[in-house]
Amino acid sequence: MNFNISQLKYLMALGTSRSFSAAAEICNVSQPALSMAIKRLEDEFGIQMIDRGTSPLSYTETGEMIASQVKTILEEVQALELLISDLKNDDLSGEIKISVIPTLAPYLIPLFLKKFETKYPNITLVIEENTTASTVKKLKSSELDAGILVTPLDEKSIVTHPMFFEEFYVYSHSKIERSYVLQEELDLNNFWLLEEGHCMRQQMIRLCELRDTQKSQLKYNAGSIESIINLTDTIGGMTIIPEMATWRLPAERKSRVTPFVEPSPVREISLIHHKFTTKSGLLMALKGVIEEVIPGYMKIRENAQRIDISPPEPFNQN
Amino acid sequence: MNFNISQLKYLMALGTSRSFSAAAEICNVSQPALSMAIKRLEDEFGIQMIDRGTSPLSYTETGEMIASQVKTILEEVQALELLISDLKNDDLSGEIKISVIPTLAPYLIPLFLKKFETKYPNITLVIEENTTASTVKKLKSSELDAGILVTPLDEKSIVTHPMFFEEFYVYSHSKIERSYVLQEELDLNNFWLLEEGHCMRQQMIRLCELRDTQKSQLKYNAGSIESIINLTDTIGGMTIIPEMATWRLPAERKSRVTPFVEPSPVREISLIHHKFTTKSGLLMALKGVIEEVIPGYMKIRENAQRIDISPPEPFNQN
DNA sequence: ATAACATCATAAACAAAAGTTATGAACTTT
DNA sequence: AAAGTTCATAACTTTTGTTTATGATGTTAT
Repeated sequence: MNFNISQLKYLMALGTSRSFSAAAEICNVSQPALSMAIKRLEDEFGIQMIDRGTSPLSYTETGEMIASQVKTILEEVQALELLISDLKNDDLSGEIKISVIPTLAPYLIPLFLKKFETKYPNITLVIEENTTASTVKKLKSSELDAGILVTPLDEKSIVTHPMFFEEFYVYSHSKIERSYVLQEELDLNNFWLLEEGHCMRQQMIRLCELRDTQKSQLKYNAGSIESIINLTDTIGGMTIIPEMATWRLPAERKSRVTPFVEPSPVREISLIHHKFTTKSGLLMALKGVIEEVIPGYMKIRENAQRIDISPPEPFNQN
Repeated sequence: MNFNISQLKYLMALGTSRSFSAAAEICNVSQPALSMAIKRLEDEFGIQMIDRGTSPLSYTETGEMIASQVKTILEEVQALELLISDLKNDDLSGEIKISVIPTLAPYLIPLFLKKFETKYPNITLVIEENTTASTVKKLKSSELDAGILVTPLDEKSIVTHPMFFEEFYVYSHSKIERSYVLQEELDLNNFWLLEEGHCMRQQMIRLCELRDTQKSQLKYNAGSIESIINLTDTIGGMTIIPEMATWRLPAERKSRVTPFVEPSPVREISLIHHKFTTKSGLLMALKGVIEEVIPGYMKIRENAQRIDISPPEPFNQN
């Protein structure tokens, strides 16, 4: 396929002005230039998109479908241009409000905070904990500048920058004798889950290949990774914890952490922000620092099994 | 801004191969061609995106942010190419499963069904009623081919084709003497709402400038437009109904329908489908027929007040 | 250390593309 | 039927993009 962005812009202008000469004026080119560009586009696509028989002219039915997709392309192009003009404004000072999901915050934040403050003393960092749902909501309403959470998200107005992958491990009451655990081996009758609202709960369920409706099989619900570790210790059973939660465990507890067999399940952690943020420079600085403190092996996952999160029930509309 | 799609592709190839010569090979151009194209792009953007000092080379921090947005542009471009190859496959036969929201279905479907079956006898149309939430869900899981509902949606993998605007009217127990109603005049203590789950409920609340938390003020909840009309008739009070619901009312009931003052509140009705649908041709046919049966004045709303629906609480993740 | 190699940048020449002006055909308007 | 629009076509120019050839810089191997 061979076409360029100008041609797409011409096509849009044609849709709004409904006249070749008027569209040419809008685009600051001569009428024949636009005429020929559209013709080339139609030839290239092999589809007639403009109905020249009506007055004023109009898209054909197929043309309309194409125009619709072209529009979203140009919106993304515009977002790029905005991003660029924003990045060139390289004054690295100001305030950024970010949100981190609860199952990540206590382990990730101490890792980068000091380094960030040293490297960028003029950036004020305000951090809060939020679920994915309310992070997205607050990004859209500009209450927040960025979020650090599990992706992918499939939100049109949100931009995702993947940063690293975090492996899942099994944490059990009694030490597991083998050095790897199969997913089938999870003892679902003695299994600790996070409470509703945590995206990691979704991932846990996905991992167990359980349906949400069968949750009666699962024991209680905890509010944080620390809690499910404690519950497992005192009451028994097993649970799943993310890699970074294992790092600061004392040796005795660490001995009861077991990896999964390859390909190990991982979650993708990303920095996200609104497409029309005006703080790209600052966010880029933040992302840079986080990537500096994260060990390199967490950045590549070739044959890992990425656990996506699918919305259990989207929002409340009809 | 002046750049083209090839340049963007080169930038992506450079990111994956991390070498100018290898990237050139991938893109089937000579190494100098790619080198210069990237240089032009960097000049155009005024930003150095490639760090040529590392080995293998890498994006700069800013370059990475740009690459991320470039990637989504190219994904949209690819979606366009898919759409085109799909549209050229113009065999108008097969089955399409669509979903219509309950507050629209009983009025819209009878309008176009017969005409569609006559015009496209080889297309089997399967229609069901669903809320917005489950329509989107089913589109993503390919249980449905398309949906007809209120937009905008802000879903990345969903394509929206606006079809028409539908005005809202006030329906009241006793005849309103003036010919127009101000939004402030709505009697909120005697107001009928649809039950939770209907997107029109959101719009009604928006219209009343009420918060969801104040719903105790509002009387009961009904499951369909027919119900709220009946409730209003028998018990009293007032409610809001969409234009198409007024069309088939008997004269006596019609006399109790009053428009809002300009700019009148409207809802935008669109045909939506998954970005990677393989039935664009059939859906285009459907959209064409619907637009034929919808009166022209419903297709343009210059100075109307569009009532958007904002997700009360997105999905359940953290 | 230095020869051999690999990688990227630059330059000159060429090819393709996209634009401009000039003009004419088809269709509206009056 | 004359005047005015609107779009398409043609001839020509400008701009952009590509190739080949070559040189600079840095890396690897002996």
